[in-house]
Amino acid sequence: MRYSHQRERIFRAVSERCDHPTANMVYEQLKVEMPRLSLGTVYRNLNQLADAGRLKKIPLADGSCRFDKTKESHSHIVCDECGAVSDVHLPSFESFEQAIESETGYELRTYDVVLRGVCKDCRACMDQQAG
Amino acid sequence: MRYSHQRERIFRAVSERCDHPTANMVYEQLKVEMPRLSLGTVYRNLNQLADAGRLKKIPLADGSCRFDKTKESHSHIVCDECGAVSDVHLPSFESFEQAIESETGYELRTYDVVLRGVCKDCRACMDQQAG
DNA sequence: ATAAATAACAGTAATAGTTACTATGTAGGA
DNA sequence: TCCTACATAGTAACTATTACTGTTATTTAT
Ligand SMILES: [Mn+2]
Ligand SMILES: [Mn+2]
Ligand SMILES: [Zn+2]
Ligand SMILES: [Zn+2]
Repeated sequence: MRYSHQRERIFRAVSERCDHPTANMVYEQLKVEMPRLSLGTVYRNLNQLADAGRLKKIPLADGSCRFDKTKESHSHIVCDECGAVSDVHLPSFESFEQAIESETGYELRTYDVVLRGVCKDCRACMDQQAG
Repeated sequence: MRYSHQRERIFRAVSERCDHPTANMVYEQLKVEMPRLSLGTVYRNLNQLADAGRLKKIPLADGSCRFDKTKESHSHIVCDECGAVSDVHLPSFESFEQAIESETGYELRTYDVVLRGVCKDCRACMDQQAG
């Protein structure tokens, strides 16, 4: 994979933020400083970076994709109200793997565990409105 | 919700199969006997049935949705090769919930755990091809 | 039983997220 | 410096799904 200025900026953008941005969020951020950048380029490069193992792609159930600077296997929790995506540590999820493989006959490759709920901020908002 | 012939047939179609069909799979099955049925009607009714709690909606990471006759919370495993969706029992996943809520500050609503791997049949195929 | 109200329908257009295409530009090696 | 492959911007196409529009069917009221 040959060097490109755009790709490195896209990589840095994801690496420097903790909110698991979408392609469009990266595009909106970068186009301020790079007015000629196109959304297609962002998508293409994010996927290339994920294929190359420099980023992790997290496809969510709503059809959108998030990109993650953390490459190691870990789980996520999504706020149903504001859409925020946060990391969550699932203790000893790995211990299930053996049992699952023998129960299902599947050879397990990956697991993308996405929990859903309401974040602290949104709970506060909702309580205020209700109260 | 008022009775409709179409809705009951759509409900029965999902109830009678174990492969977690998509809206389109239900449509393909039913249109043979109901030539005037439309895909939009299938989508609308599957979502209504899910909202009413008569079916469970399982949005997958690839953007497609599966519908499940089993309404209780349970997890799924998807074959990366053939796309098959099977049930899988995750022992004591519930025991994590408390820990997750205090770690993240989220109020947990649901978890749609989708594992991915290769099913027994597809493994056999792949082994054969490899020789 | 008939008629009025309205929920559901079929058909089609629109949408969102993403990928593919095409012509132009640029990185990096000979 | 010049070549070639890869990257780009801009745009069209795509897939799964939802929304719109005029028609039909189910329910309720007479
Ligand atoms: Mn993460
Ligand atoms: Mn199931
Ligand atoms: Zn929130
Ligand atoms: Zn398979």
